[in-house]
Amino acid sequence: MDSISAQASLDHESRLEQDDHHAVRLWLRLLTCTNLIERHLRNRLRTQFDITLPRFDLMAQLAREPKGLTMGDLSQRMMVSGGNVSGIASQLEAEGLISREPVPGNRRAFCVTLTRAGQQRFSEMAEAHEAWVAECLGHLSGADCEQMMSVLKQIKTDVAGIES
Amino acid sequence: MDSISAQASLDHESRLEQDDHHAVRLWLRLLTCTNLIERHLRNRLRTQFDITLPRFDLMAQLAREPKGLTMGDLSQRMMVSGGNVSGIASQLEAEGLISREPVPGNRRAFCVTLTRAGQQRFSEMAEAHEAWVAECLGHLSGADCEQMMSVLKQIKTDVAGIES
DNA sequence: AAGAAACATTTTATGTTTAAAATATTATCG
DNA sequence: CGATAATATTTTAAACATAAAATGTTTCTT
Repeated sequence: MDSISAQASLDHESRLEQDDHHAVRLWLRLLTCTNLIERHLRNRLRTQFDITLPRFDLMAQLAREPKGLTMGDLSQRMMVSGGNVSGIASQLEAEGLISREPVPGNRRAFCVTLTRAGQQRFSEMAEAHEAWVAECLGHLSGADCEQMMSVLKQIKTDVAGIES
Repeated sequence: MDSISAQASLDHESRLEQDDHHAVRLWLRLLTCTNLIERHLRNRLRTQFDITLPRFDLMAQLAREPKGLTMGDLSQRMMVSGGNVSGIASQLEAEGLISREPVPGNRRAFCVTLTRAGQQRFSEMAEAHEAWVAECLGHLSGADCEQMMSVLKQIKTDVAGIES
């Protein structure tokens, strides 16, 4: 390798390394930001409604589907393991916020829905939750918001395409 | 309230609600994205180096500070509870990757450093980690990357200013 | 119809994370 | 000096998360 192509190669490598560093810096900031907001919301849900984020999350999924969801649906939408959903649902059921009823045509599955008390409780929480999120992210301009949405969507498909 | 100002008020409210919805949508996408990447990195660290993300994180903090950090420093920089750091550090110490030594002038504190084996191990992992992150985020244009960095910085200060 | 495969869920074992209590050390103030 | 507050860490209890095993149900195949 002569000195010119050696130089070119070096430049190429150093630019790649630079890019990698930038990617790591962006990742760390992304992580910090998300954790900050997540912790904030978690704390507020705990202090003001005595509920955890996963439980709130499960109820939010049900609120969007008045007809109810199976445990498997919930697992998939919440992107957590089935055993996890099982435990969280047990607690919510014990508190009377959701109900688990057998599906007529399929004795394997359960249909999970919000009880009336659950709907009531959730709508209060959802309103507060939305305001808290707006406190965190509402100061962005519309353009920034759209830009973020589109970049994040791109990232999402990039990562999904990696297929670990 | 007459009909005109009632109308104005309604519009105002509905625009606010719209903004709140946008904020929530952005938040959910942010969360999904971060979780996706985090899970990806977690899996790779586990399968290829048999280490967890928190342990890697602790070692990364130490790698930046060759003079060592106290448990409290680590807790603060990693933004997790002290008890958490305590547990993670115990495991890493048992594996011989870090060492905990008493600080001469302060019998309360411990100075935690990477052992030689820890430094060696970490440098291998860091290289791989950087490449994995670049896989996830490296496809963004320089402009997108900078834009994201600046918006996230803004969000960080917004959230920090809320003081739950 | 019988056996095998796929599906839906729960249970179990293990590990992570947090908040809060407990322990021990250092600093401060009257 | 001695009580109190602040600091640094560990321990404990509860919630959460996953993977893997167990259970029961449905579907497919021959």
